[in-house]
Amino acid sequence: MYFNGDPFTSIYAVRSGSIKCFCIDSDGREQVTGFYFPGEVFGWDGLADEKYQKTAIALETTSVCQIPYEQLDELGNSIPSIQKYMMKLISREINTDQRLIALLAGNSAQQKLSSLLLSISDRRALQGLSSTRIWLPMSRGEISSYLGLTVETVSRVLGHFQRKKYLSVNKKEIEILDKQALRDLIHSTEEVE
Amino acid sequence: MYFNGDPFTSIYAVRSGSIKCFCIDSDGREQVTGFYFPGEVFGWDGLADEKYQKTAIALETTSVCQIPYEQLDELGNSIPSIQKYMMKLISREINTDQRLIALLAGNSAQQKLSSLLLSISDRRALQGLSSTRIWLPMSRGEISSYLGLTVETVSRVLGHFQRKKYLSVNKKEIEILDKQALRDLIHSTEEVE
DNA sequence: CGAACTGTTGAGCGGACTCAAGGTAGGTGG
DNA sequence: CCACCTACCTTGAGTCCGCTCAACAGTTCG
Repeated sequence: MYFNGDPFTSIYAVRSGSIKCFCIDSDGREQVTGFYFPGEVFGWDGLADEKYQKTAIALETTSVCQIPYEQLDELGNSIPSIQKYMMKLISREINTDQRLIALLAGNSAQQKLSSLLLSISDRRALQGLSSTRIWLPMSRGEISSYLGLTVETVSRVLGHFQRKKYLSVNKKEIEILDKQALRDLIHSTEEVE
Repeated sequence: MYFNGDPFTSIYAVRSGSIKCFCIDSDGREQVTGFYFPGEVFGWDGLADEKYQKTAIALETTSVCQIPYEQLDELGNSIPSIQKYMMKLISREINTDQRLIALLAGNSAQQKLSSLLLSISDRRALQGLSSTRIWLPMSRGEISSYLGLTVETVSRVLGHFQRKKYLSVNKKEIEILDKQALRDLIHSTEEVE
């Protein structure tokens, strides 16, 4: 889609499929900063310095709607509500990021994974898809990078959830069996046995 | 300054002093999401849903410039470059947040603290203040929340840095003695003895 | 002075990481 | 079709970093 350093030209709305955004640390590790699903918009990272700060690639067969910023900008000049709407979109990205910050700081592996699964579940539901049967387009490695864990830990926690009958895991196909248990995990510092 | 849930009316530019933004988790813990120093702008979190998602308070005697969004918006309608500039400001906030995400995910306590100190150092330097003698307006607890650590760990790492002669620490007054050592710490996975 | 708060320091524990081995699936070429 | 390779995932054993619990020191303020 675009790469770190490319000149900023457009923002993108995911039409179908999914996108991951990531950057490469000084030590060469890939750091995933976000996953984007249909209806979600990405690419704002390029606005501040007129070049993209991250790399965005498709995780599966994906179609996006490219929205040239130039046009959007002109349109915004004539229709103020467009400008306003854009700003809200960006602000929403900030809120999403800061929720992730809160998640990364001071939550256990189980809580992190639980949050991610529920988030994906909710977002899939917004598209009218099942909120219990979900398909993870990203690899375990990408999940671990996003959540600040290792692949092994992600794998182990998924196994643990399965043993607890919270989930049924088949490769990238997940069925949420006990959504409340996952929610409880997030909202309590107590270990639920 | 403003509280979580307050209707969104304005953004703020720090004139002098410093600001912290935080939210309260479901379990009652305070999660710091950002520190803002002179020249920096905060308050965008309220834009998306027309009420602030976080609470912002001053860490010391602080003066801010309140910029009513209504006025800014009208101004933007007549002067497109204002709109553009605003969008850049928000985009910059996104980049800042995502750098924090990268920091929180997969960095050691030493790397996190090192990054924060260097960041504050750089930002203080932008105001023409010394980049080596810095004053931390926030408490250890606020630092630990921001970095996803505990107070004890923050204290210990500061002690460690002092023993290594990277820093001289006197309560909230920090002198950076070996900036390169701190930078090296961030950029290497290797333990530097 | 004593209370409350913040910060420092120590001992011990445990969760996530590291290292290592093995399993599974998809792709390629013989 | 099978052998082989590669990439991804899972599982196990052991280690270590950061957390927890706890005691104590320094400050502020009544």
